[in-house]
Amino acid sequence: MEYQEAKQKFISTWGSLGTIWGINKAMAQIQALLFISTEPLTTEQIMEELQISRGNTSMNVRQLIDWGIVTKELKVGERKEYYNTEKDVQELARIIAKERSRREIQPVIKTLQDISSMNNDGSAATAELIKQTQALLELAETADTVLTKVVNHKQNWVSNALLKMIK
Amino acid sequence: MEYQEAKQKFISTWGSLGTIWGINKAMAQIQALLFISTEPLTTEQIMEELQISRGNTSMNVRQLIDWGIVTKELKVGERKEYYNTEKDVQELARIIAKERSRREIQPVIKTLQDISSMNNDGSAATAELIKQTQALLELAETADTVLTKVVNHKQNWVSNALLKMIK
DNA sequence: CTTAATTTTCAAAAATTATTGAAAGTTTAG
DNA sequence: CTAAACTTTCAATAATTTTTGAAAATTAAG
Repeated sequence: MEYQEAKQKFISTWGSLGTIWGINKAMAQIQALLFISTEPLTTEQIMEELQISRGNTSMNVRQLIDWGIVTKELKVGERKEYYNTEKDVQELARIIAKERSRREIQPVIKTLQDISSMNNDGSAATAELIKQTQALLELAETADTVLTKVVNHKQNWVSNALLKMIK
Repeated sequence: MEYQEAKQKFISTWGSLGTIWGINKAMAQIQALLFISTEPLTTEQIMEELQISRGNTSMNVRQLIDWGIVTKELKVGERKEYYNTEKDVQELARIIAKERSRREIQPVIKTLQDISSMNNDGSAATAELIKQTQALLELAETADTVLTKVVNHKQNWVSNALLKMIK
């Protein structure tokens, strides 16, 4: 496989992977492009490479900046902005995990807590609802811990050793 | 909060959570409904409770069955099918993790492996692409292990030890 | 200040995804 | 077998999400 094909494949793979971490295709593709670029890119370059509009580029770059994944860089003597992404995959995973937790899991946990403290009218249906809500709440809390903490501790040798054991 | 409100909240929370585990809203809501129901439900009951069409119900129940999350039950002397879902949240998590790995992560890992074995033409751009692809591949493999193995082994002391360490 | 370069916004259009409902298909009872 | 009870299919429609592109806003240079 030659460079151009590999590059396209990388970008489109990452793009479809975007759904896994809950961001849209263009956003994921922009990030992918920056991730394998040897230097920061301008809006024009991103538009050209991905064949997307200016507005689309602007909005998605903005969101990536909001996520903390992309940063602006300025070159002396130039007006336009250059965009760069976090290149360390561990750090990237950490940011994504933290953001997903904050944006999606935390609100769910909050709602499940509200539900589990509902008025218990003594009916079987209510008992089941409370029971299942609490079970799910516990799972959500564990999942959240795994997501936000495990990713944070990649360099820990104990975690690594334990992971290798079960791999 | 009274039963009806709590139930609605549970179903809609789970419905929006559906995007996290990559299934559509109706599918997630049907599963949620079954999950808190004290007994298996028929197509009619699901349609009525969720206010969705027969076709929609049929298609999404089918998908849930394909995922291995919902099972058919037959009552003696009755023609219609009753649907039941896995009630154990741990088991549910296990099934979902396994399916997502199979459907989404495995194909990505395969593609990343293909890319990382691309022809190295010695350019800086190619070097960067290979380097980043390999880093991502390693992360994807670790994430997949955590997802499929750790979730599988809740009673496993290694997983428990890992969790306690970081919690 | 004025002007040109650049980015942002947002209504409209396009693309994608989900839902409906009626017809076709299947299954079981009699 | 036939008929009734039920489930599945799928083309049409609706809802949602994404993308566009041109106008407005912003920024910096002269």
